[in-house]
Amino acid sequence: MRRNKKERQQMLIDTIKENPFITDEDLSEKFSVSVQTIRLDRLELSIPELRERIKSVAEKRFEDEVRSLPLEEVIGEIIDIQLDQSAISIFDVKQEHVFKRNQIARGHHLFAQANSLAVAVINDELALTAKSNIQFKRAVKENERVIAKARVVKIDKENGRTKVEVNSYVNNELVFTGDFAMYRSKNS
Amino acid sequence: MRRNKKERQQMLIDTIKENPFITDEDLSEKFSVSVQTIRLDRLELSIPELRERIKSVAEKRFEDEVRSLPLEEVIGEIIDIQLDQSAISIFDVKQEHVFKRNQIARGHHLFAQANSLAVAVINDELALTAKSNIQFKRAVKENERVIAKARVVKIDKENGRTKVEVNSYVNNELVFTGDFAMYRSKNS
DNA sequence: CTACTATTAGTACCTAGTCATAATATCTCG
DNA sequence: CGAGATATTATGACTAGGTACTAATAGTAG
Repeated sequence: MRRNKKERQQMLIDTIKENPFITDEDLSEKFSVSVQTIRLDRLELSIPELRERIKSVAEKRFEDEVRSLPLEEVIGEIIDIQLDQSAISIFDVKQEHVFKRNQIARGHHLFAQANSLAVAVINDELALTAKSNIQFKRAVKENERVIAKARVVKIDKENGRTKVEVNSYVNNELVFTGDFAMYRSKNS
Repeated sequence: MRRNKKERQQMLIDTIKENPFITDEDLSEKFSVSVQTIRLDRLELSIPELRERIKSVAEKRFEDEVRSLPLEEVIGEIIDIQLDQSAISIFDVKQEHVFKRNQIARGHHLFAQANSLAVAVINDELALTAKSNIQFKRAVKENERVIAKARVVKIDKENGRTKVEVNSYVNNELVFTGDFAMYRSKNS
């Protein structure tokens, strides 16, 4: 049952990683050593005490929830627009837009930029997205600036549909492309 | 500064809900009453002590089998998930999600819910959207609750693609449908 | 044997509480 | 106004799960 120090400490790390909710006393029983030894081990390994461990787990969860920020009204800044023709917007990818794990922008932000641009370019009180076909050409990273260009391809006055094509670029490289079938209820 | 009991207790509930990491002492200062009063209040309201609160937050996080990605990165609340099979999330459409003019939800929010659900259902460290084909079946209004159901249709291990189908409903009425081609980089 | 490491033991102290009891303060009703 | 109820505060004993420090003991290598 009893191993040498190194072995025990490695197991200690693993055990705590797997179950951070274990007390020193339980650990001491598990490894058949005294509580003091466990505490010395934790000290050497810089493993905080139970309560601090629990707290940090809780904090992580809490931060995560708090950070899920709502999407803004319009995503990206519109810098040029010709109603019913074309429009351009820029969107700077910041920390809150990316997956923490790999700093890649979440798809829905790129979609949101393109979609809001497609809505904006339509010269009407009320424009809604009916259908859309999109492709993410390459991953966009934190701190990159995405330039979306929308172009109205076809206006069908009969059924109130407008087709908009949006291409988004980072440094002239295509990162996103989408076709949007927009619906306009009132006449313009 | 000092309110009556009921008012204080209601504020206590809100304060703790917003920040479960607050101690009785801090609360007593905040409400200008003694620590004992706070403790009586907690007793009456059945609010557990700080450590227990922290612990339960931590446990919830730990129990979450949504290991594929932290909750933060999800729009809508995931209420059920079978990794690599199916998942369900709910999203309440609030004021900040709709066009002011007509109280209709902006498309990108529905897309975001569906897209993050598609990401979440994939049992992998890293899931990205490659392509997507979507349709908005009917407009969703403020205060409606959207239930998105994702289903993994096909996993192609060869090229790391996974096809996910998402249908979103309001009161059993289909409001959104989308096919997502997801890309997973690492092996599962 | 000595030096050194590893382990164990023991004490005082800490935080953020619980539980129980008692003393005030404040409000309300007749 | 005063009695009784309700609300608030104070006090003390006790708890878990520790930290920090000192000291003693066991085993082992040179």
